Amino acid sequence: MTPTTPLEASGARTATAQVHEAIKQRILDGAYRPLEFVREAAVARELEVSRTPVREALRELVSEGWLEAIPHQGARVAEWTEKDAREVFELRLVLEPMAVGLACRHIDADTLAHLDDLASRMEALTESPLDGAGHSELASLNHEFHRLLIQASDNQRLAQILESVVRTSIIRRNFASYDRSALKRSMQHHREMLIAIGAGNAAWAENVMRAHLLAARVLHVTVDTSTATSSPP
Amino acid sequence: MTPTTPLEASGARTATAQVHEAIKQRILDGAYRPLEFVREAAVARELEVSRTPVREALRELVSEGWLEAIPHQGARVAEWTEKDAREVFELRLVLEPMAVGLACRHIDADTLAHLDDLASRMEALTESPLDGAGHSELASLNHEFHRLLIQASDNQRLAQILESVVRTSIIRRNFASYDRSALKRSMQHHREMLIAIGAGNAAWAENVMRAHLLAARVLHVTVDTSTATSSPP
DNA sequence: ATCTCTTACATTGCATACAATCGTAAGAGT
DNA sequence: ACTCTTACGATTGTATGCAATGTAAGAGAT
Repeated sequence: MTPTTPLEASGARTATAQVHEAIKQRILDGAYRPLEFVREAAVARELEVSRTPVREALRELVSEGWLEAIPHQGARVAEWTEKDAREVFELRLVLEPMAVGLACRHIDADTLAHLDDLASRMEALTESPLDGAGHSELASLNHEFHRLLIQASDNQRLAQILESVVRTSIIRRNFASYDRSALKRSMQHHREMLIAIGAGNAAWAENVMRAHLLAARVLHVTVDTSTATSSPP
Repeated sequence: MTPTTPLEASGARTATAQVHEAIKQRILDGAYRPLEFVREAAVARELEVSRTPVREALRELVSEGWLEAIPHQGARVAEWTEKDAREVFELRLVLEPMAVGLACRHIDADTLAHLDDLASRMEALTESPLDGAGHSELASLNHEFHRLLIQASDNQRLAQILESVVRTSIIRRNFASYDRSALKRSMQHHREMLIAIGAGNAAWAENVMRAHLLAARVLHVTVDTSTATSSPP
C-alpha cells in the first residue's frame, strides 16, 4: 500500500538491522502513532522480508524502549507522557553532569579540540537568523556535542544509558522555541564547560551542565522547580 | 550430555522466556564461562526447543548486557573486568542516592513499613554468627531492600537502569568478606536511611546512601578514593 | 435488554528447511 | 619455510508452514 522505502540503501548488512532502522525511522517520522500496533506480517510485506527478521527487530526495539510488547498480542509504539518527560529529565540532570565531571579527568586534547570546533560552528550558526534547516543543523551539532562529551567520560555504561535515554526524547526537542538570548546563553554554556574541563575543574563543569539543562527545560515544559534533585549548592 | 534442567517447572509461559531464564541462570552458576560462546543449536538441543526461541532469548540477553553478540559468529558471555566494576560503582554512587532522594517525596507508609521489616530481619540475622546459608539469606534480603527503595523513587527508567546495572555485578558480591563491625555499620546505614526518608530529609538520605556504598566498596576492591564523583559537600 | 458461552478469526509463538557468511585448515606456489 | 589461495565445515541469518493463544462477534439463556 504505502511505498515507504522497501529496505533499499541502508548501510546495515543484515535484514534484521535494516528492519530495525526502518521501523525506528517510521516512529520518529510519526508514521506509527503512539499506542498503534506494529504488526509483523504488515511490516514484512512492506519491507519485503520474512517475518523472522521483523520479529527480531521488534524485540530489539522493545528492549530499547521504542515499543512495548504485549504477549500474544504484539508490539505497539510506546506512549510519551508528561511523566516520561519528567523521568528522562531527572536522569539527564544527574547523569550528564556526572559525565562531564568524569570527562575532566579522562579527556584528551584531540577530543577537546573537536568539541571546541563544534562549539564554534554552533556559534557561527547563531550569528544569523535561523530557518528550518538552520535549526535542524544546530540540533544535529548540539546532539553531537553532548554525545562526544559523554563518550569522553570513559564510562561505557553511562554513555549507553544516556544515549538511549536522550534519544527517545530528542524527537520532540529542537531549538525552534529558543529566542535570541536563550540561544546565546546556550552557546555560552558550551564554551564555559570546555573552559572548565580544560582547567580540570570538575565541580565547575558539572554545575554549568546543570545550569545548561535547567535553562533548556524552562523552554520546553512547565516545571515545578522545587523538584530538582541531587544538586549540590 | 549434561542433564541440566530441560525447561521443566519455570514460571514463565513462553519458551523464549524459559530459555532466557535458563541461560541467565547458567551464567550466574558459572556453567558458561566468560568469553565462552553460547551456541544456538547446543542450547536448543539441551533445552529441547527449536533454535527460534533460543535466538530470541540470546538477543534479549545481549541487550541486557549478559552476552555480547558478534555478527555471524554468535553470542558469548561478557567478560567482567576491573573497568566494568569501576563503571558500575560510579553509576550506583550517583543513581542510588538519586533514588532515595526521590523516594523521600513519593514513598507511602506501606512501603516504608516493608522496608522497616526487611531491615529488622537483616539485623536479626547479624545477631548470631553466619554460615553460608545465612550469608545467602542476608544478601537476598539486602538486594530486596535496595530494590524496594529504588522502586519507591517513582522513576521507572531509573529503576530499570539500576536493576540491570546492579544485577550483573551482584554475582560476585556477598557478605562473606564483611567482618562483624562492617556488618553492623551496614545495618545501621539501612536504619538511618529509613529515618531520614521518614523525616522527608532527602539530602540526609542521599548522603547516608553514599556512605553505605563507599563503605561497601572498601571491602571489595581497591579504590582510588580521589575519583569520587558528583558528591555534594 | 443484559449477560454468558461458544465459535471463528487474526496474530503471535514455535519448528524446520534452506541460504549466506565466516573461520580454518589443507594445499599449491614462491 | 613462508604466504597466498581455496575449498570445506560449522554457525548464524532468513524464509515458510503449522500450532497455540487471545480477541471479538454472535447465538442463546436468563
